[in-house]
Amino acid sequence: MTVQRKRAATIRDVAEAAQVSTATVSKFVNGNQRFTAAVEARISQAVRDLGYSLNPMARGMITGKTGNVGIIILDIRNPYFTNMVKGASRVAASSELNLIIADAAESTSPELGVLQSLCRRVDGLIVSSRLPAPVIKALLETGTPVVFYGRPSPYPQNHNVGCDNYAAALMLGRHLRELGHRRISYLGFSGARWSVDRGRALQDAFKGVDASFRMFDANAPSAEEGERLASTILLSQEMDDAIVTYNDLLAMGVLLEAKALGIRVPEQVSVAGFDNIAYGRLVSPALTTVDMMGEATGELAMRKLVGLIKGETVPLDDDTLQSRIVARESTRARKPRVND
Amino acid sequence: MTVQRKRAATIRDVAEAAQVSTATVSKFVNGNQRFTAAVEARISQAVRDLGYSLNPMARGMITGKTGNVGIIILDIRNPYFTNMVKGASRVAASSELNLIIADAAESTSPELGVLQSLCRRVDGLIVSSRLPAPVIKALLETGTPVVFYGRPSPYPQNHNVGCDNYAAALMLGRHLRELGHRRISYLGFSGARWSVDRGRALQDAFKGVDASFRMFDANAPSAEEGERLASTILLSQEMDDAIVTYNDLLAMGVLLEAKALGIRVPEQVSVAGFDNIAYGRLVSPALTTVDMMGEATGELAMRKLVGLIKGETVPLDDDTLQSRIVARESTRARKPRVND
DNA sequence: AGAACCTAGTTAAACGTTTACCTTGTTTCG
DNA sequence: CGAAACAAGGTAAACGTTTAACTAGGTTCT
Repeated sequence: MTVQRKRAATIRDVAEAAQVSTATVSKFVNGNQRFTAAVEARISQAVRDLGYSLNPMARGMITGKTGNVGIIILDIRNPYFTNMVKGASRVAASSELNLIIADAAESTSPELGVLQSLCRRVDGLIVSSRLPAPVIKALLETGTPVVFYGRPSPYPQNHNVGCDNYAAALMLGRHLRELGHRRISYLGFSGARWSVDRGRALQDAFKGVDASFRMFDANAPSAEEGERLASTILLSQEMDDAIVTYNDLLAMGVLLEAKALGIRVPEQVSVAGFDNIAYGRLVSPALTTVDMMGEATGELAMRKLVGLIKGETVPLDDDTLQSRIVARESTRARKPRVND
Repeated sequence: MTVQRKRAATIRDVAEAAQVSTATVSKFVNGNQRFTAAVEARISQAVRDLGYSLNPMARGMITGKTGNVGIIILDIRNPYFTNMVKGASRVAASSELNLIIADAAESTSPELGVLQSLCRRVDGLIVSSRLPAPVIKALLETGTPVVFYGRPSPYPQNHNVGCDNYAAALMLGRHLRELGHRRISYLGFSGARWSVDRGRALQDAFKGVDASFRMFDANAPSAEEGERLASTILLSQEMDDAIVTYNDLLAMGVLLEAKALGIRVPEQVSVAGFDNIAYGRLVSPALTTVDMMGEATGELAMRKLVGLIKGETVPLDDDTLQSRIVARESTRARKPRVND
């Protein structure tokens, strides 16, 4: 037993009711021809009477377009991605494209088959650069328009949008340097390609001064994981001047655990993250971060994708957004210590 | 100039290469027949050689299925919905359905046209009950399987899943009552249908004791709006014992503004919300809330929808999830005051 | 006035599958 | 051993659009 959906009116039903050919109806609903008043009236009447709306699949067979775009994200619960999706969704809607969201977290690396099947259901794809190289290769070979997010990117010959991670981290590093910090821990997340860029830039920001670094690696970019690792970082040797994390979620976890341990932020240690998610402002101390322009990234990515789908020539080089440091309460100038 | 996508291999190409008919290939890829070893080998070889993957639109024309399901949410940035989507996404993926997300926030009430167009692109829909009644009516008339979320629901004859809002708020009300609170403010959000159920239950929880209530209404269920209204609530008369908000986001805004005003939570006033979003645990004081089971709701909703799509008989009455109070630091027993 | 061009509309093929209905050969069984 | 049942595979119609090519009548130009 299959579900019983009312048989919807087809273009033929409309054509018959309006006493014209299906071609005429087709042109009418696609709005690419002028009609005599009489014909126009008959068709639009028939459309209304029958509640006609065209079958996107039948159209798709001819035009080769699905009317859908896909976006592959790592975890829909991460507010950074949520912001991206928001931006992307807005421009997709304005282009009358539906947004298919594939949460890659389910299958850590989505099987090729699934991805290929997705490809056939969309006119274009926005993709995290985290996918394994062979998968990316197969994806590009399908000819599906793809925009990657995250810069710098390993796919320079393709479209990439986002803030420059190196530049962003450099900015944050300088901020901490100016505050007088010299002992820095970076809690990265090697599951994300951008993490190493951020770590490297952070170190580079301290070139010329005598600074020390420690690197840690999280298993997930989540607050829970930040909490779990915070005590290791906070208690493992003489205290850091500052802890920088791969993202705000990790930083918020660190903040929470620091509080549990009785370590005061920013008095004893500064903490900062990346992304500028909305919740960073609500915790205390309010989190210093770098705004990675999630929503604008999503918008730009989708705008480019729409361009590609329409076959416009989309330039490859206008796609780096400016990040912006958001200094709040969790970072502060280093106080001289007894052993200084 | 249109974008140039490689012409993908069709079932006919495969049939030719394998020297069988298209029907045979079709049966092969759909796995509903046995084959001789020779034929099977030839077909699977051809499929691999040509990189064949079937065209979902062509299939959809025949089967009437799109392979997509839609979910209409109010705002993808709200973590409650994000959790829902996560749950829904998981079961959709396991049923090999793609998830189309329509963020209704863009067009506050989505036009009927877009919705109808969406209907034709999906096999079923999960929908917020917030849509205007005529829209709902038109939606149901299309015959598209629909599952609503949020209970109690104005569509009892349809499928609805979620926690019982009345029961949940009753639970929270009793919690506050046991803590000795008697002067309560409720910051609702009339844009959401469930808000009134929560407000009513809250009052009912204090039946039999002498309690006073004030009601406020937010323009949006956001932290910013909570902040904006907090001072009005906090300073407008002698202080409340407790402030309950429509959701956690509003509560977190209230928390932030209270801090700015120098009002201490929970010492001077208790604050609680609904939803149990992940961030409530990270703010300080950690937020007391009621877990409305977003993820489980999403899972259940999608499970029901999948059942409906498959034509199974899905019972109407197994769809209320149990909510759960999460008492944290933002609520505390009322201290006697000087004028008591 | 005749040629050339529009304009409003029609015809029919094509898109890539699935599926009901055949066909043919093989097995089972009384 | 003959009939019935089954298994493996083929034939061709159908799904609901779009669109290239065409028609016929009207308008504009020279």
